[in-house]
Amino acid sequence: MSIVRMSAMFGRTLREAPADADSANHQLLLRSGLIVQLAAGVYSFLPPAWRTLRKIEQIIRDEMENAGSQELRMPAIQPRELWEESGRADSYGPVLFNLKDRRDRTMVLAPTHEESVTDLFRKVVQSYRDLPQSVFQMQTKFRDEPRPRGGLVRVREFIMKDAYTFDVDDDAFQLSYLAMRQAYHNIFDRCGVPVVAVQADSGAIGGKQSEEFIFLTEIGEDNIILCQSCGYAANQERAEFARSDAAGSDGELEEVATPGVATIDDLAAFLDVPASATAKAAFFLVDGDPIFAVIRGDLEVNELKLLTALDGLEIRPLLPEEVEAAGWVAGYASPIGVDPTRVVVDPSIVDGGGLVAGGNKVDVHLRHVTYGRDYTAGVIADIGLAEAGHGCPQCDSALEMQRGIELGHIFKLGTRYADPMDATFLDADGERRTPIMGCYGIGVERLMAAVVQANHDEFGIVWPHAVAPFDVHIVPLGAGDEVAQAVQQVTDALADAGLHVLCDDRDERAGVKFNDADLLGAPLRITIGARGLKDGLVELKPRRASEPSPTPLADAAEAALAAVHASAEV
RNA sequence: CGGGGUGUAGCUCAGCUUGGCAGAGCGCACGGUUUGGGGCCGUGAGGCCGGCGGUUCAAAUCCGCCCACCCCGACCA
Repeated sequence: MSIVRMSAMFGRTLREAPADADSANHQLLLRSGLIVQLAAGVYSFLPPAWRTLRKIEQIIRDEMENAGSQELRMPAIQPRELWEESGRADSYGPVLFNLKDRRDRTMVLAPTHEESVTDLFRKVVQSYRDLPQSVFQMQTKFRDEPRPRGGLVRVREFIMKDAYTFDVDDDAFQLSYLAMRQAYHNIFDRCGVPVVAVQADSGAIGGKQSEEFIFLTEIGEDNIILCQSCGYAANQERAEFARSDAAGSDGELEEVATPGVATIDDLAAFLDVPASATAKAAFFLVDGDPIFAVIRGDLEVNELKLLTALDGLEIRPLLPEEVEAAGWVAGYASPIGVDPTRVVVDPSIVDGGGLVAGGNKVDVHLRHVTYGRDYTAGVIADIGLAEAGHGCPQCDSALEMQRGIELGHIFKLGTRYADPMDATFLDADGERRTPIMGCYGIGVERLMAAVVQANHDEFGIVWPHAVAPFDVHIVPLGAGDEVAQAVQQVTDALADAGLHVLCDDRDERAGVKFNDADLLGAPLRITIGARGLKDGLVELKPRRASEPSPTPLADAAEAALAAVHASAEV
């Protein structure tokens, strides 16, 4: 297929990792000379990295097409009006890169393509006969992230594979969704990255249900809640959990002096009751309104769940002066007497019986505060933050928590975009109907980072063959015609057999070459040196093997092919 | 945007406390030696010490402002 001579390769390896790099994959990608940073969250991809990205793209393309999706291309530059039409100009606002064209029209660099694909649909599809449809693209996305981080994990310009399905109804949608779901498992398998599918919050994309494909790793930025017994898995953002038994006690409302006791821990210790016998108040600003959230003292509030429960767009904790302005006393706040439309309670409160809560006066709490009798809430909803040790919502076993990177996300959009953008079709009865949409994303560079993170050792990258930039790395040692001839013979044979060969023809010492070979991580290394050739031998060493195996020069190419194909099985 | 940190040679970092000629290792170029896991010797190139302003006889060093990048939080593929 092709031969790259290392003396001519664009890019260089580094002995030391740049200080900015934290994670193993980031360090290795930099050290191996695969990527170079231009600005925060903006990277160049040098030839070997680009080869790997193209291989990953090809795997994705392959699986998408197997799942019946058709590749197309949509613009990266879009009129802002499109985003106003869907109602996302504001919710996505800060992340949008804005620019003006020469006619002073505001354009955006697309961070994702739900709007454009919905626009395409309404211009192209009219009849149920055209459905279902499934399309995908691999397109550069631009997001002005609040904080790029972790090398390629979170960047501002990146390639995303995004797919979209359109179905006549929910039942049909389920088939499309499951096909994509399976394709996703296949993609990550083929790239050599273990993933777990977890329930997720759909965030700014919108829609009803979604699943994330998570690579579990300590460098991940998401918290994943897992049950080892039944397999329940969810992002902490939306993970459910079983509340432990209530510890409240019933009785008349009763004031109790609690001087200087302003935290749940202090309160429980002071009164000698478990934290689960108390009620915790937490204050938030949701879309401009102060909200009084109540949850049992041993639990924390999940802000995202609270936001979802209120159907809100934006949430943050209330500032101390805002708490005061709302008439609430931090540390001693009581839900009693608060406008119920401002109050949200967790089920742990409703079922909790009489709990110790604030008295709305400094240094005073109330015993036996009982939901329904003493106060009510406009919203009762699960707003609890699931944590390790909590009960599994399915089987009540103890939950675990691990970090993970989100590599893919698949959503049921329902009619979130088709409705506001008026995308419809005519059904068999001539009725105008709205398609059920799904969307399915994968971050391509992020996937490459995960491949490296999941496949490396102390010496360098250990590429899975399917995405390796080179199939074989040839290391000639020593000058002389004999070596040169043998190298040429093996290199040509492998290239002719369709492999991508990297040949380290540099005038470097053996140690340098071996170290770079380990760093660059091709699946197979072939060492051709004067010493071995005296006995007619070369050495084959799969990157994963600890020791090389001597092989007669005459058999080298064939053995190498076999080894490469064997490594493809891994 | 809030909190923390770092900016000195291509990379890793000293020097800053206590102001006084810009440094080391690696890398790079050249020569020699060596030649199977980043070897050794020598010579050399390479710097607006992130930027602007201030203090001072004198600023990498002290002061102020700004910028960039990294880490922690709010956000996502």
